[in-house]
Amino acid sequence: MSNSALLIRPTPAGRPDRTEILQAFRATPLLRDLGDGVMQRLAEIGKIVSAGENIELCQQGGAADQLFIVLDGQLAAFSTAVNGTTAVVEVIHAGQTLGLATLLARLPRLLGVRTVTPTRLISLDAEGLLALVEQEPSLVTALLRAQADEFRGLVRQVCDLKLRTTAQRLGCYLLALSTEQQANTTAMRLPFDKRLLAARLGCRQENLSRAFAALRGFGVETHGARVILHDIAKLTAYAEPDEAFT
Amino acid sequence: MSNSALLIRPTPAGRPDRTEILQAFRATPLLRDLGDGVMQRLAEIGKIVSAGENIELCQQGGAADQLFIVLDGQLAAFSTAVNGTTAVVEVIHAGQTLGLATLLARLPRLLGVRTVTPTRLISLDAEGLLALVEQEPSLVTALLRAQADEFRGLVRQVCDLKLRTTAQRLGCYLLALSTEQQANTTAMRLPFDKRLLAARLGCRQENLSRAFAALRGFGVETHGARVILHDIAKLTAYAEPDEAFT
DNA sequence: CCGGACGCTTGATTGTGGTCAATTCCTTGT
DNA sequence: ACAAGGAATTGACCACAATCAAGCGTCCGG
Repeated sequence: MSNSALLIRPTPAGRPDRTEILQAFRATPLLRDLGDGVMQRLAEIGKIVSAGENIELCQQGGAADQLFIVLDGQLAAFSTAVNGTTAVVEVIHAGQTLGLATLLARLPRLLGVRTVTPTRLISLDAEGLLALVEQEPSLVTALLRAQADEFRGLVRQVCDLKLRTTAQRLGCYLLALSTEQQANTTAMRLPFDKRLLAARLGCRQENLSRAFAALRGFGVETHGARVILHDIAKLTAYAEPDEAFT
Repeated sequence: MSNSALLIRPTPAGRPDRTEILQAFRATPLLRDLGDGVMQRLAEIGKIVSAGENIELCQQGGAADQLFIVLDGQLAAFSTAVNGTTAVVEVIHAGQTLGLATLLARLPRLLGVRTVTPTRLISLDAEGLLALVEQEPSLVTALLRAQADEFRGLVRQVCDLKLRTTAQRLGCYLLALSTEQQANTTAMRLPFDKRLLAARLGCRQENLSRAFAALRGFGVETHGARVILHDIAKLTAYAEPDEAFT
């Protein structure tokens, strides 16, 4: 199950990655627009962390003592029920944050987080961040925005689960993917494993397979992770995505 | 379908409810701890609004030009798919906010909102609020907390939908209800309609009925809206709520 | 007191997704 | 190139929930 299990290792030299952090901040949409002063102070409470694949970064029920910002790689946020089955709530990509709500609520984590691919992230100390928040309105605006976006993502997901079948959810997912990659490309590549995709969509691997089969009738062609949408209109009519799915 | 369709009516006199608003702020957990200065300025951008039952306050796809804080009554936040079926994402009670994420993201609303019972709310002007946020760190902290709590509620719901059956979801709901009313009372009253409860739990009325029937075997007794939990331990073992479901 | 409306329950049937098992396909290492 | 292991697909079967259709109970107005 777990392969190359490199433990979490902060970048070797404790000090000299300050400039690397600042550079990473500038490349992160969430923080891009902050002033130099805030950035500087943020960098002081941050460190860069890397992890191999399939490493558990956060534990369900644990305390949130840090905020992560993903630089590259992918992570899965999941919940494990007492009977052992697990559900993936979100797949987290570069540029997104991780643990913001838990940190702000100062409550135990609802979700565990595991790396899917090798990953680099910025880890910001919770105490330091909360202190900064008190003083820097611009930082707060950024966090509120990030929170709001994540929130809306979850609202969509709840609607999806309550209103659509698995095949429709998959259709919506593919449509969203096609618009977010290059403007309305019809050929694209699944960003991760089908097993993980199934978990994210809320079904089993086998049913995802059947869903793909069902979508073939609506112009969806698949070769492994390569997917081509031949008839966006027909797929849209079937999957019934929200009108404005931006 | 729609009965006593009183339109939204702001309280008659435009000015004199300033003190009523301040009083309401003090009674709202979210705002209770704010300083007098912020309160005063908040009151200036707020007005009190009442609506009868079954009135649509917000429209799906509409702009979020105000933040609501519920004083009393209940509302349902719902999404309607193009085929006409609707899902209730949240039932909103006194003390909760409404539209925060949408307002912060400055995007169209994902959810419509309709009153379930007659309702009184504070409406805060979006522009004014965003301006205040820039200046008042303490206000921002309050909003971040509110956002974080709502967020966690949705995370729970997603896990619920992906990991549990309808009967288990109902069991978790009843358990949560029993702890939040008076400390571990076993007798309680459903706060709303079974039809609405079904929508909130993500099933049809008929299946909610069957779920209640199934829970009878785990010590759940029902007479209309009155519910008694005779064996919390057994119910907990069946429904498998998250260990810390606070 | 009766009739009707509405909320809730129950039954029968169908469809969607889960489970288990077998097979094919693809990747990877020797 | 070949074998081995894992991922993806397919089929058979079962469980849960949606749907359609009565049936029951209560509350209200006549």
